[in-house]
Amino acid sequence: MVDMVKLIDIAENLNLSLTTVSRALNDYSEVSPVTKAAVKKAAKEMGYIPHRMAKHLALKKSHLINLLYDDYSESISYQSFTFEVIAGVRSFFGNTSYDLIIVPENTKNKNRESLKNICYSRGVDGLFVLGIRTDDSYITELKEDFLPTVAIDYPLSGKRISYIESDNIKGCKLAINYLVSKGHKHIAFINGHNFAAISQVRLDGYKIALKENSIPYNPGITISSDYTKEGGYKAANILLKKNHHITAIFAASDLMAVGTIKAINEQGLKVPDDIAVIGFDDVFFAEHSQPGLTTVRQHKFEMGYQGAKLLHRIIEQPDYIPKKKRIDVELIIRDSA
Amino acid sequence: MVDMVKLIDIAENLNLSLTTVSRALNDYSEVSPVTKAAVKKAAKEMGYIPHRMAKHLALKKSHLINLLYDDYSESISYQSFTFEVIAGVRSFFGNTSYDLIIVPENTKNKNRESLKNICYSRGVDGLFVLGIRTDDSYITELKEDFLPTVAIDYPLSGKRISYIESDNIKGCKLAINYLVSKGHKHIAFINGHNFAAISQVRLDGYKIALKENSIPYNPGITISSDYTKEGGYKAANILLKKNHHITAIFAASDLMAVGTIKAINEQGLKVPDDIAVIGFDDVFFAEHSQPGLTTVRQHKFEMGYQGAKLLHRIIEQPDYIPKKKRIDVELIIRDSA
DNA sequence: GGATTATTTCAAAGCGCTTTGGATTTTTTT
DNA sequence: AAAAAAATCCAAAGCGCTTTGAAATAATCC
Repeated sequence: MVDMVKLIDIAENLNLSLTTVSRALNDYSEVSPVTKAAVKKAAKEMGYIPHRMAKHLALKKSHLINLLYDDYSESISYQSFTFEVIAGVRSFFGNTSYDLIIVPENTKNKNRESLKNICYSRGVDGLFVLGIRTDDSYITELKEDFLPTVAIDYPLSGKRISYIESDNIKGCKLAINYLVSKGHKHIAFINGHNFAAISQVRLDGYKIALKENSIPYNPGITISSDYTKEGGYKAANILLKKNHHITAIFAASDLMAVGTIKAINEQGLKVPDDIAVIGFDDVFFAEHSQPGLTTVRQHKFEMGYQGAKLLHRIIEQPDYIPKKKRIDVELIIRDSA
Repeated sequence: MVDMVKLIDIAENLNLSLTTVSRALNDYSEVSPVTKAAVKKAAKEMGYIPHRMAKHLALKKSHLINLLYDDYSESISYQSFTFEVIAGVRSFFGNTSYDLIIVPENTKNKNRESLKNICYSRGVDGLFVLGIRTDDSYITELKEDFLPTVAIDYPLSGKRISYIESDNIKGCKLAINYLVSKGHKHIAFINGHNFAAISQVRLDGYKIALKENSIPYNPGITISSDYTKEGGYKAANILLKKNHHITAIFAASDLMAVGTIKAINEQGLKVPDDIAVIGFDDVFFAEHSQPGLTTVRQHKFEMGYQGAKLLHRIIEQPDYIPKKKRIDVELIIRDSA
């Protein structure tokens, strides 16, 4: 790294003290407007670039957000979701002085460092958690409320921790109501695995929606699987074999919906004519799948943006009592239902 | 942040000097094995967590890699690519002591901070550049070779800068050769916009491949557009109107290929029977599009991994002369050609 | 056994910044 | 014009770590 100009340099240059220079640049009232201007001018001319780390050491504030997410390759489906949420996070923090830091640990690494260690040693000011599983060992630490934290899709509440979720219940209602309006009565549900906090919520949503439509809940046509295409494929095959007069399938993710459609087609049946399918997420390819996937859209960017906003507030206002934030969803009607 | 135990605490606790404690923990030979053990034991018991920032201030080394990428929402296609490359980067650095830092600046922000400022003020040790456009104002700075840098898909060479690229030429050859082997002679090319460095390379690859098959290059059936689905759609429509006896279209991205297929279908033509289509990238949905997209697969994760490895080497071995690295591609044969 | 060398420890300075507590100068008050 | 208040400025300490240069102790040599 090149030899950079520092505060002391511009102090000597101007025959001022280090203190004054620092204060001038930080717009303290104790320094007169004239010297303030002089300092700023000199700083610019000399190409002064403040050294964040030094600043943070002194202030005990890093302006760093630990962005915790996993990119385990199995569930590629999640990529698009994750990426868009992160885009939202970036977008919000782009207007602040915070940076994001990614500590490349792997969830699957059994003897990874503790979350607290990771955060403390880096002095991060906040933690943004994305797509954490209910069986992740970090969960215990998260619940300790040890650092301002916002999670996506994982319920977390405390003095300085909170979370963002889509309005999953509404999403389920939208899907089921739509199917019912099309005359469907036997609506199966393919849920994701039990290690995602949202799985339970979506199951609840499914039940509630059925109830509101006076359709009895039939556990026999609800099935849990992976959030992947293969998961949907397998689950759909099981459902189709059982053959409970199913005329529609609601899948808890678009990927599963795609797998479901594949299974249906292989049975010589047609979507949506024989069996209607609705997904969840509205990931990018939902539009491009054949037939176009009718699905519940989550506003991923918005989730990230609002999550970041919430986290920022928790950090900057120590007395702020955080509440969870729910992001609206909408039904995107295409051709699969 | 909680009051953390620091070196001086464990020094006092053990009646040792700060120096010795520091050296013990860093395994210096100057400290005897017994005290070393004692110090380490005490450190563990007292819950000592080293303060990275302080360390970095002292060492003038941050162990931070600036991860520079853009998530401009227009080109969602790029998301999958970007995400997977980043996964590769993460994976490599997961085995080192480096973290990744994202400075949430936006390319489109006209008066954003200079790249040098951003990097210097954060004291990052290296820069990983992803998907930068040829008209980006940062390009000038990058070429100055001011920091260890590795870019993806943008040619950069110097004492401490280099880049990673897919073997685009080979990719084009694979695609064209395959089409020729299927009897195609009139193969159109839909290229991406001119602000991506790879666009030129892929055009070259297309020409070379044609030549090798003794097919004259016809500029009339080569067309540039956006890397998006709409870009492909528009370009394909133009091509189809001209009607140059085209029997195959090679698109420089999967997204464009999808748009191309849409345009073809709208003309009442069938893929691959009337017109064959080959894409580039093998993004996630290529498999799910209808018909399944035959495409040139880029090993995105590997690009990230190798890029990270290269960058790491440039950083740690100051005398190392970096060379670009080319990552192999392969043709994924599905149903569209 | 005294001189030499190796081993182990430490006090202090430094990384680049902020902040405390005073000192100095200028302005206001009576 | 002297006293009080306000405005500017500064030296020094501190953030938590590493490293230099020297001192104290232990081990080796002839």
